[in-house]
Amino acid sequence: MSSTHTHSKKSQSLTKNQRIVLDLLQNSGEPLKAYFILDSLKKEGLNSPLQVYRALDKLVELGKIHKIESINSFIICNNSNCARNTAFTICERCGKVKEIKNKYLTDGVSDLVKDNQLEITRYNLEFYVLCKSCKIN
Amino acid sequence: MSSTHTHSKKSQSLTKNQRIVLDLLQNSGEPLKAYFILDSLKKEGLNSPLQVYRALDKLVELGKIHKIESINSFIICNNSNCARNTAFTICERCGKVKEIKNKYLTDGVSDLVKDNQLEITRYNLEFYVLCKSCKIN
DNA sequence: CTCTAAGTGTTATATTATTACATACGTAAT
DNA sequence: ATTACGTATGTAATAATATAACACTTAGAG
Repeated sequence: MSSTHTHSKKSQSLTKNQRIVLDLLQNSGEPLKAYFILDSLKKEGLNSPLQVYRALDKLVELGKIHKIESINSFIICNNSNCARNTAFTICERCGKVKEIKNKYLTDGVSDLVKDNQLEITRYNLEFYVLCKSCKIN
Repeated sequence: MSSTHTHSKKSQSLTKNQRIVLDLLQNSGEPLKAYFILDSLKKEGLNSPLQVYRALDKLVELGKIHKIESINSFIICNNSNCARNTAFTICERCGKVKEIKNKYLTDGVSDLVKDNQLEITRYNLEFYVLCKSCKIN
């Protein structure tokens, strides 16, 4: 790259495929599916599912995005201190997903886990809700 | 059917396909995948994925089994008072899954949710761990 | 410069899940 | 008993999601 910056190569070391996938998720803010990402980035040069899945895997590993298992989708991580843990609300009616940033809740879960002597490496919490607009209609 | 039993038609009203799928999950105790279930029940007359998925959907709806999203698998519900909520540990190394029955933990999560004024209909908690035998080896 | 780990591009294929449609079953009301 | 209706069934086809295998390239450490 063009940087002669002295530190933190790691943070800049995304490859082109990783970069464009991350950018798309960043700009979208919503959960996106792998094949939607593929279609969206055809023009940027992505041709095969594997290219997408490889980028997604890496971004998950780096903690920059999360996979939402129950909808096979990926979403940008907005939570700087999530430590690989994930917590989402998912609307049962419209499917809308939001990352939970409520520190009391996530810390509470971490405490509960400790209290109950479960040694976990990370957790994924999926809370099913009726979102505001679905509740109204 | 042949039963002239006087009560609780509902609890006996599983169809043949639903019954054999439930029995298999019951006897196994482990999470099973849909196509594994299909293969296992070929001899009982199941021929197509749809037959399995339809039975699974119904059993999930009835709360008799749970789907573990992150491994696309289904497991018998051992927790009489789970109220559609699910909580599992998943070993990151070997994939082994156990349903969490720790009432303090699950009640704690329910309380946390209330405290934080989230109105949820149900939750799915996936705790990634290193299971005992994986920790040793 | 050279070695190595990581990433790439591509084709093929595996795995998971649903659509569509015609038929049968169960049960409650007529 | 007959009809009507909701639910389940059987089957074929296909969609959606994800990975295997392999040859090649690139970036960075020593």
